[in-house]
Amino acid sequence: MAAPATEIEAAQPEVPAQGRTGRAGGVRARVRAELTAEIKEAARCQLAEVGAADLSLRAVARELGMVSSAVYRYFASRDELLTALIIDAYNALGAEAESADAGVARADLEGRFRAVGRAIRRWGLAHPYEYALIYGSPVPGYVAPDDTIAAASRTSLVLTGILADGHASALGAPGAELPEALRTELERLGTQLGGDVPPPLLARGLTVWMGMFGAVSFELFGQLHNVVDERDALFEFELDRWIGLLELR
Amino acid sequence: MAAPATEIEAAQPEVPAQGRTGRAGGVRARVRAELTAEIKEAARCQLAEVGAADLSLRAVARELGMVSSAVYRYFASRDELLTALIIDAYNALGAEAESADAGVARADLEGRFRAVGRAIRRWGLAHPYEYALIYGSPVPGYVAPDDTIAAASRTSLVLTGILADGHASALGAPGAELPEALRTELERLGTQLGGDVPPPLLARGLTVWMGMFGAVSFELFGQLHNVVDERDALFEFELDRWIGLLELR
DNA sequence: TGTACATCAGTGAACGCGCGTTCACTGATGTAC
DNA sequence: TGTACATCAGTGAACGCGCGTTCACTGATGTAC
Repeated sequence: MAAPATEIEAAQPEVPAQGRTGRAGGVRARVRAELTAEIKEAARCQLAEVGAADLSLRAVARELGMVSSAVYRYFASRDELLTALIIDAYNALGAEAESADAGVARADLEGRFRAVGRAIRRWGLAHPYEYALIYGSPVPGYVAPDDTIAAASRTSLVLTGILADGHASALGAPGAELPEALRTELERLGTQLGGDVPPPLLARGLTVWMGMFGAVSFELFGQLHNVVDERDALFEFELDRWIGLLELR
Repeated sequence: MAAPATEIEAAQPEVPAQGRTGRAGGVRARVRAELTAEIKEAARCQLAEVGAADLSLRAVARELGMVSSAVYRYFASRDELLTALIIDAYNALGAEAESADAGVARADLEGRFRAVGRAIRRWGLAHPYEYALIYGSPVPGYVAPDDTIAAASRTSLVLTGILADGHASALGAPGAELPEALRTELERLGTQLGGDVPPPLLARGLTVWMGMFGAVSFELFGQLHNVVDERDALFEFELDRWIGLLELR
């Protein structure tokens, strides 16, 4: 992260080179944005073939018919390309969750939860390597910068939104048997998330949350291989349990 | 896996070279077993430093003061070393779960479940990289041979054992709203696991199972970073929910 | 509208590195008689 | 108990490979006047 200013700018391709080339819609800026997207797309292909740990700048360049050093015009290092992919993945999943949630009537809490859960699983099945990138074991030697946090929380905000709406409509306020320290922490977390979710409900939300990602990870990472084939049905079954646990019914 | 017979034997160091050197307790055989263990131990260290994808035979050899080619006397390839580590990890976790279960009175189903859950989490926290090896995202390009299956199922057998005992003592037989295909499959799975666990209970068991590994994975893979610090308490809270879901109380 | 200059994108060669695996070899350790 | 032979463990050099990153460079594209 001790790169010169131009490189840092190159690493944030969403806002490309405006200060330097004048108008944001300049030809160069547009071409640059397109090529940046192409590089990320090629990198995603790579990801699906060899995994994040073996993602190679040279292979990406090769696939695009460029020379490997040219990629450095767009990303200052391999890690920055990885970071961009991670942020994209979080955002893609977050967008799926948000639109699934938005597609159901606000008052239908159970329907909203179900839709969001299905959307998350569907996205994971459709993009297993991007899912592994964000919810799998961490890439050794890579440390995610803070840029990823905002993108990462989008998906969780959708769930806490449902819980907050549930709490507002007097649904789902289960008994409160939380140890003091945890209760305090969840209170802080609740307000930090912006919604009005009491600690006991938030704790249940976390339990369900981890259960859901655990289920998707188990399926994607091959843990259900030779164990369960009826995975759609199993997930639906689990959705029912989680809804019960959250008392969304 | 098309290695000659001697190499295959070298890859199963638990039963080292008996047929060739005569008595199983021969000096050579014992030294060989010890060095095999040392190699695996060094590899586990490596694992903790760079992760499974970058596990390097040369680095392992270096750490042991051997020349890299010498390792090939013990493991026919990098993948075989990885496989040995995976099997060891499954067995270590399985042994923890088994002994935790064995430490509680048979009739105390809730206590047994709690002990097993805690043991699994504790082992994961103590051996994060070995945990990632078996429950994290798959190592790209590596395909686990069937040898791993037996070791992998040890841990799950502990849970299904608890469920079977629960079913036998008439505890925990929740309502049966399973789609036909899933029900059939779980029936087969239940008998295959040897225990007497009816499909609806087994489905709940799977839900809990994935929730538990999801919780441990979330914690180990950094997903709780900046979210929850009171992780012991959170896990205890979750244990209560799972026990409730399984109706072990 | 035209020209001089700055900025940029992409090239090609090179750097040093570590990797998995093979191979012919040298001693040491076991086995058979 | 001693000797001849087979088996084994470990050595050291070499193979071909792909990697991330740097650097001086050449044209092309924009900008300022």
